[in-house]
Amino acid sequence: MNGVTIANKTVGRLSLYRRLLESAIPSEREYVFSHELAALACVTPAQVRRDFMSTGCSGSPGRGYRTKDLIESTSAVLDEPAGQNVALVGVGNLGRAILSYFSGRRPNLRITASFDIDPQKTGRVINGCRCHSMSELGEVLGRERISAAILAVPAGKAQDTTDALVAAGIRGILNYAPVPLRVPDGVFLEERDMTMSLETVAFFARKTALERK
Amino acid sequence: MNGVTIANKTVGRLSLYRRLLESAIPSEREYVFSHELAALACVTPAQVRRDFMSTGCSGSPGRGYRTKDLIESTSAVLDEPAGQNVALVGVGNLGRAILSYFSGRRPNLRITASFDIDPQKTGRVINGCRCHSMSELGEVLGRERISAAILAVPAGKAQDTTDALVAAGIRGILNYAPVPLRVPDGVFLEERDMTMSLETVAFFARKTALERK
DNA sequence: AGATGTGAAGTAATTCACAGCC
DNA sequence: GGCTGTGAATTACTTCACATCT
Repeated sequence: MNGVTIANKTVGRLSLYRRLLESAIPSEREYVFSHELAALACVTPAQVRRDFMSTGCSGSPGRGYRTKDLIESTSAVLDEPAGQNVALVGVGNLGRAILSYFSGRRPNLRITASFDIDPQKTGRVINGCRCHSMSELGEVLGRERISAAILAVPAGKAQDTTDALVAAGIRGILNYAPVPLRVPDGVFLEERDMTMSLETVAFFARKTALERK
Repeated sequence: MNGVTIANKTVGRLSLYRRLLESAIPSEREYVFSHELAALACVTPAQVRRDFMSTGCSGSPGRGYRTKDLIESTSAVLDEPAGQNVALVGVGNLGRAILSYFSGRRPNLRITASFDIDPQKTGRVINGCRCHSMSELGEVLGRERISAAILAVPAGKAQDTTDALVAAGIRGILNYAPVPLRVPDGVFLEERDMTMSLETVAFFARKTALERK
């Protein structure tokens, strides 16, 4: 690694700060305080300052951070200058919702290819994204220089699909399938099992309700 | 609080272990080892043992854990004996995908009510779930004893909707809207912003690719 | 006065490592 | 010998608190 390593969670928050700077801060505002961003992002001001420390961006006491600097240095961290393409695997209900969710958000980070095993879907354009058959995986990922993928296939297909993705050179997977994935070292994995999330929320919803008897 | 408090992440994994025990372990297997569950869940054996410690379930050295005990003590932690109802707010593309994702999974934890502002949707049954107007929130949540909700509304509506949910007695929220939510103490919140997740994966997919130059 | 930048402290989550049991 | 249960160590993440700057 060459630069400073950035913590996992910091990267997600930087993405959030940037969106907030672009949408919730008037563009004529030249400076922002850490406590303003903190309020918008629902975190502490110290958290905001630490996060921006790791981007190398610094503010000035009494005046705050220059809005433009924040956006630029955050983008320098988050964005691949040439743009970065992402693949979606599994064009079912959830997959299509994900496609429509991301369509037309960041031009720099776009889902440019999708894959499915259903011959009814392959070859067609679904939600603005061409759907390929799984056999084209290697070819398309290579051609479009895709190194990150979103997985939204049924549980039973998840591990095989993952193995194929890794073999095709994928280095980061966002997993919405309801099974944990086994990936080799060097492949980044973010698990987003909705069942785990919902059961956790349901559990604490009951618990916190009990605590304040 | 009365019993042992259980860590946030442990709750999610218990949900996973239970599913694995029910689906990936043959029901005739009387005992399971922590390393077997660990392999299935892609965690360490020590993690599995610690997690079950907090359920009060213990195994025997050399033999492992009794499968039935694990399922029972995990369910005792996760399940409300009378069953627990959950609400979905926002029946757009993502909301409908979530409905179909959960329909017919756990009878004990079900989405029994949905809400939307679109009059085209309210009053109808969508994906097996009745859609109500937002004005019915308090009444329906009270009647169905709902204390947990999934939020899948657009960013601009998220905070107002949250405030209404909290006012109606909700104690746990699973948030898929792409903005952080402000909730009072005593309300459990799980943020699942897809943009943050995707940008994090995209970032590390690039980084780990670079590291092994 | 009211910010920032950051060492130090604190908290949460995970893994180590090993005594004790089967 | 191989596994469990768990104190201790480690790692990851967050917050405190305060010297410093404008």
